Amino acid sequence: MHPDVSQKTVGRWSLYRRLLDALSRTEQRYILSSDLARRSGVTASQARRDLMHLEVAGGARGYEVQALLRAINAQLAPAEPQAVALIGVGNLGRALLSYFQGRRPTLQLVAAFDIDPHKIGRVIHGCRCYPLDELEAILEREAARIVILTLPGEAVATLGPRLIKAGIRAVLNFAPSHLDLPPSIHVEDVDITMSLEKAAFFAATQEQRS
Amino acid sequence: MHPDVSQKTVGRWSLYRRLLDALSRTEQRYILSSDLARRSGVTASQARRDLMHLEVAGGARGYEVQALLRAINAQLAPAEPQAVALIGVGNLGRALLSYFQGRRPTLQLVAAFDIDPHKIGRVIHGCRCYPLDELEAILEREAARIVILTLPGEAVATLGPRLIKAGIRAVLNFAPSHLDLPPSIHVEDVDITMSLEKAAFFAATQEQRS
DNA sequence: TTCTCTCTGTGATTCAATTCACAGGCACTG
DNA sequence: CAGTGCCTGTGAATTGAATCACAGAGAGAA
Ligand SMILES: NC(=O)c1ccc[n+]([C@@H]2O[C@H](COP(=O)([O-])OP(=O)(O)OC[C@H]3O[C@@H](n4cnc5c(N)ncnc54)[C@H](O)[C@@H]3O)[C@@H](O)[C@H]2O)c1
Ligand SMILES: NC(=O)c1ccc[n+]([C@@H]2O[C@H](COP(=O)([O-])OP(=O)(O)OC[C@H]3O[C@@H](n4cnc5c(N)ncnc54)[C@H](O)[C@@H]3O)[C@@H](O)[C@H]2O)c1
Repeated sequence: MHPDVSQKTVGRWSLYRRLLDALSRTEQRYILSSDLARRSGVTASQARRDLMHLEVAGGARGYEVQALLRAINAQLAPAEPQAVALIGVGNLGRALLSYFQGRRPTLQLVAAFDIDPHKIGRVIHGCRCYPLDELEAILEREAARIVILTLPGEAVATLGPRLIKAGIRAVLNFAPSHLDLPPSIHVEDVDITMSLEKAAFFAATQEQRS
Repeated sequence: MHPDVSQKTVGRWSLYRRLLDALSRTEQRYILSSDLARRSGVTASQARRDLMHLEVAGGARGYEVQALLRAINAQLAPAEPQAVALIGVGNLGRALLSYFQGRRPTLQLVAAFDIDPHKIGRVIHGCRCYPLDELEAILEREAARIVILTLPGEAVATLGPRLIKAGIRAVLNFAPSHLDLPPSIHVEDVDITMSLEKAAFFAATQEQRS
């Protein structure tokens, strides 16, 4: 695979895929980089750069939608489905469970974990909730290499070493705590509070910014 | 105010504030840039650069926690509270309402909007839900300049012009659709699906990356 | 077929953000 | 009250990403 693809490019592939997916259910057979770009909110040359890394040739009518979609899927979705686990079945965790359950066939939410006895043992949005103690055992059994963290920030700190031992490869972290993991594990932080505060900051300073 | 503060820096201020806030409730009076950095997952020189823009002098024992906290608050939290509205009271919207209700006194969730008759009129996590038709009227009444979008992607497209008319200054958008707004309105996109797909991509490529 | 027009693919360039590296200063030590 | 060591503040250098700009190619017109 291409070793020289930037993280940002991977993110935009996901974006393009969403559009192409919608397009592929319409009559439209071709799409111009400039269209794709405008509809994704990026510049045309950036879109072309991103598509460059996929080995799809565009022509004078643009890119063939199906071919692009296949190429991006080949990058983003590996041949066999990936198992995902979620830790912390609170308000946010449940929203995610409900949203992702069955939406992406290549990303399967196979297990949830919590410490709350009321939640343990229940099946929430089609996903069984286990006690946190069984984390390692069940991650191994389900071959889950990706975890979503939606538990309180304080609780996250102690989790690092356990995730390493369990052989986790990537983490999607919603908790506002820095996870100290080796660089071989990819950490994607989604800090909603920070995003809202950024929005508030720029709302307050009347000057326009990009 | 400083016109030359990068968006990324603003984001990290929010991060530092969270740590300082916790510290300010302990005995610790001073903090080193290197500590702050390690605990936020950034480098020490980056932290120093970010703090440079605040006008707080650090000494040989580091920075005074209270002084830093005050300086960051002065930047992030304007004198009077900012009103925030939320559109789309679904699973994610409710999680956000519950989380932010009363957490930041300077950010008040004053109104929610939906088109579902079952939700309209109810008070959800302390926030009244109005019909979407009344959007402009109520945003004006409450002087809300910030909106959170947690409605389906297709519905977002039609919303742009209404947000402009309503005098919105910043948007926190969870829907996977590009919002085309003038640059005077700050748009903060939080694309959870994209983040998960990025995580999955890097989990699948065994090579280690930062 | 030939001519023209527009779009892609990409080297070169610009722009932004991060890191380096060190001068200057404060705190602690003896 | 020097002397030492670590920490800050910040220009300079570096890295990385986005943009520019243009050569080359395919599509359609006549
Ligand atoms: N909900 C939001 O809108 C929102 C916004 C910003 C940030 N966050 C962050 O996302 C995380 C989750 O938020 P939430 O609103 O869902 O919280 P929540 O309180 O609703 O849920 C937290 C869940 O984690 C469980 N839990 C607590 N300690 C645990 C542990 N050690 N191991 C496993 N499970 C444990 C709790 O039992 C609960 O079910 C928090 O870190 C929060 O700061 C959430
Ligand atoms: N929940 C998640 O975990 C998650 C993950 C990724 C992306 N998202 C995105 O976040 C958004 C919300 O997700 P959700 O899970 O809360 O969805 P949801 O279906 O639970 O809620 C959507 C809400 O929006 C309301 N709505 C629909 N059309 C509307 C309109 N025109 N005006 C106002 N309200 C309208 C619906 O009545 C419903 O209450 C979606 O765009 C989704 O793609 C959510």
